[in-house]
Amino acid sequence: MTSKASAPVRKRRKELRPTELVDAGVQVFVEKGYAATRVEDIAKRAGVVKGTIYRYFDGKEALFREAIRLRISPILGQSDEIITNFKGPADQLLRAVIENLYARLVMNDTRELLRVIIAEARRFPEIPEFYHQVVLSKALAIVRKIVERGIAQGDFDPISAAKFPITIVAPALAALIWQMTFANQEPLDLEAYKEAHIDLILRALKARP
Amino acid sequence: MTSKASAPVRKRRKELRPTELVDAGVQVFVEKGYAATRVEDIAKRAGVVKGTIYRYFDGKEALFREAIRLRISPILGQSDEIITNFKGPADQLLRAVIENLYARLVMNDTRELLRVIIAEARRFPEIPEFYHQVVLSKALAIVRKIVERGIAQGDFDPISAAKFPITIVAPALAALIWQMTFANQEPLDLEAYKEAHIDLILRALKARP
Amino acid sequence: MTSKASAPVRKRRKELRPTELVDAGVQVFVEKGYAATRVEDIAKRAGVVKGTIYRYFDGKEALFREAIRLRISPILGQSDEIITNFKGPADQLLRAVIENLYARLVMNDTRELLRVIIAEARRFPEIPEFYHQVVLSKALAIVRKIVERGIAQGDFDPISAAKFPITIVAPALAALIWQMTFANQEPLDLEAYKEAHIDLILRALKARP
Amino acid sequence: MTSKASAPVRKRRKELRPTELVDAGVQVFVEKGYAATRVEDIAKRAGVVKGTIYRYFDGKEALFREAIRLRISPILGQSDEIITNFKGPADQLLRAVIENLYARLVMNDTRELLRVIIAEARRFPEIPEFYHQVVLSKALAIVRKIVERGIAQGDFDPISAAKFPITIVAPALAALIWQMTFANQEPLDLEAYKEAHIDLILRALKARP
DNA sequence: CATGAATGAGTGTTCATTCAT
DNA sequence: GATGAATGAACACTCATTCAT
Repeated sequence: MTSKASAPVRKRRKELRPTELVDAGVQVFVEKGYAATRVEDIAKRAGVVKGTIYRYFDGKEALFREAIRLRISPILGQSDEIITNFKGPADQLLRAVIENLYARLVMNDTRELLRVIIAEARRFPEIPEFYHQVVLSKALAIVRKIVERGIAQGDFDPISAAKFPITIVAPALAALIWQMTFANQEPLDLEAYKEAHIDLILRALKARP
Repeated sequence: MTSKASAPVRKRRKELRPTELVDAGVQVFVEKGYAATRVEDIAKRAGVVKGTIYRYFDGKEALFREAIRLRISPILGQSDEIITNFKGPADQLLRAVIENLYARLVMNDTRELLRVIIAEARRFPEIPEFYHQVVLSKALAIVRKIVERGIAQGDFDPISAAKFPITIVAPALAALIWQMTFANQEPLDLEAYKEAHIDLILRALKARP
Repeated sequence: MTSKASAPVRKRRKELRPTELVDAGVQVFVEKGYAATRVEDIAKRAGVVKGTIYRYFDGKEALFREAIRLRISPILGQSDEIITNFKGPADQLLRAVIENLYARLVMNDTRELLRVIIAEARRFPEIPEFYHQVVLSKALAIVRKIVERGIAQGDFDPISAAKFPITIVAPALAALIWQMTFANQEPLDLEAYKEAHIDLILRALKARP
Repeated sequence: MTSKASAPVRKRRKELRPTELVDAGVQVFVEKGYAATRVEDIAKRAGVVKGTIYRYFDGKEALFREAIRLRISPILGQSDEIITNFKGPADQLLRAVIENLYARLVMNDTRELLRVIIAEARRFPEIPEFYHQVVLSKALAIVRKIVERGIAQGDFDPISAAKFPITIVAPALAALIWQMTFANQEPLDLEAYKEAHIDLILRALKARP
């Protein structure tokens, strides 16, 4: 009955379907935004037919929610342990963490994910909440811990920014926003930018005699 | 028969009309995003009927473009002259400029404008372009000028971040994004944050013996 | 207050308005058909404003009806008397009448009027009725009278087409339709066509020994 | 709950669907004209909902074009061969062809098709072009061939109308227009009319001693 | 299970008509 | 009397969702 002979099209396992749908979903949602994405676009990109999506998801909204969450979850690895176990000067650790941030958030293709999170924050307030909980609060907690430890160790001065870890990583966030919104007008040299960022932060933090 | 109390229904000045529509437009677009906004919503908020909008704008897209542009244009005042004429230590000037930034961008209600610019950057690429041209490039040029002057005067050290003014203002941008996206989870004390930002930047920049 | 100084725009007499509106109306209706014509098009062509039309006509339909009728009325002149008074061979008279037909209907710019009469016959059945009454029945009556007189005088044979004057003038009607519908594909040489028409008819009618 | 009696609502063959829509389309378009036809009218007549039409056609215009073309195509059969193979006096053949014309164009219900072709010639100029190419030019070529052959055989005199086959068939076209536009005022006895037409033409053509 | 034809509510846009100035 | 801003009903078209096969 099935016409396409040995093409891998038909042999997908049913358990795999949702992953493909989620992947296709994130891609299109990130490209066009929630409202401008048609369910059929996602279906086409996943190589299935519109109706199929409704076998696995309750609808467009449900697919959106699940797709975004699934993409957010693995962003941060198990950075925590690395940090906890690290013994050494705080500036080296902070540098490593910031570089990790650029690698995972800014120079990565999940960068565009933030666009959709920002764009749809009003309609889907649970998504920024989830992103905060799973990515941001953890990343910021790590930064805070490092800075505090650095201060305790005497590596860093106890500056007020220590209470606002966002200020420490802000240049990375700014680069992220910039690249996805204004890169056409004035693209950043991300490598040099990153170094400038780290240098700026360490100069501000490092303890002075 | 006439239900609406004292509304001067038909006699509103035609010169005022476009402004009213643009105002209503920005409000709703910023609230819901481009696609989720119905022309009728805008009309309702402006107190007219749907059809009226089409007397003044070629359609939803045109209204969006014009509304956003009109809101972007006046964001920056004539900050330039202030800076040029300022005689004094660079750190005081930089502090003033950053505080200005918070007042104009972060603590202001045009803050939410950036959401829609980010969200619709793909569909309306001219809008980030315009925002860059009218707001960002100017603001960053000012920052760059101050930093360079500070270095020339010996107030600041010639750090690499001088080539990336974005890093200098990044905490403000980060605060902006944060407030409009994650304020529900973890709101910022903007005043303290601003001080931490300025302190951080000045510590990094200030010349050391 | 009136800005345009001596332009003849403002000095139109009110009695003249309707004529201008009717003229503009027929032009646009004939060009685009009833439904595709916007009242504003007519107003623009007449050099007035949309609302003005409603001072003189009850609406688009009323304007259409009156405009078409006013254009139909003068199509036929006082051909009747000419015919009644004509003394001479029937073939000369018939030739004269057919030539008149071409001059008044086919080669004239009121030719396009028939398009709109045909097109809107269902929606405005009184218009073909009026056209029939004012133009066609009279024209056909004249043809019939001439043919009958020719038969009575022995100039023509009593052929069956004498009972269907339409057949006598049909080539003119066919030319009219053709020119307004298929001229782009295969335009007619109307002068030669007319001669062929007259020759055909007279050969069929002329009495044979 | 289900109100419609035995309607096999969802299971209609997809191959049949376009034909049904086209049929419904021609009916309504011919009845009301292009602009006055609502897509919903067509849908209703076809027994589907509005949206369904857009699965098969790009829109109202596309449906119109395709519907009209599909109705025009089969109007002329394979009349050509009949004529080519006919051996006999030209007048008999011409009579047969003219009778065929009445049967196919004038007395048929596709007669009303011409109304819409004439009415919308300006907006859809390709349609008269198509009608000319598929129906008229062929029909006229046949008539011309017969007349020329008749002249060559000595059956007909070489009259000038031989160069304008339209004049030969014009009474049929006139009858068509008449019936669809003025039948209410003065209906034609089409059978007698047809005989008068044929008689007229043959009298004009037949060779005289 | 997958399909894709069909549905129908919803939205952008047009335009005849009205009416305060 | 003329204007043109405003109205609101109507219509083309879209698309999330359903469901018979």
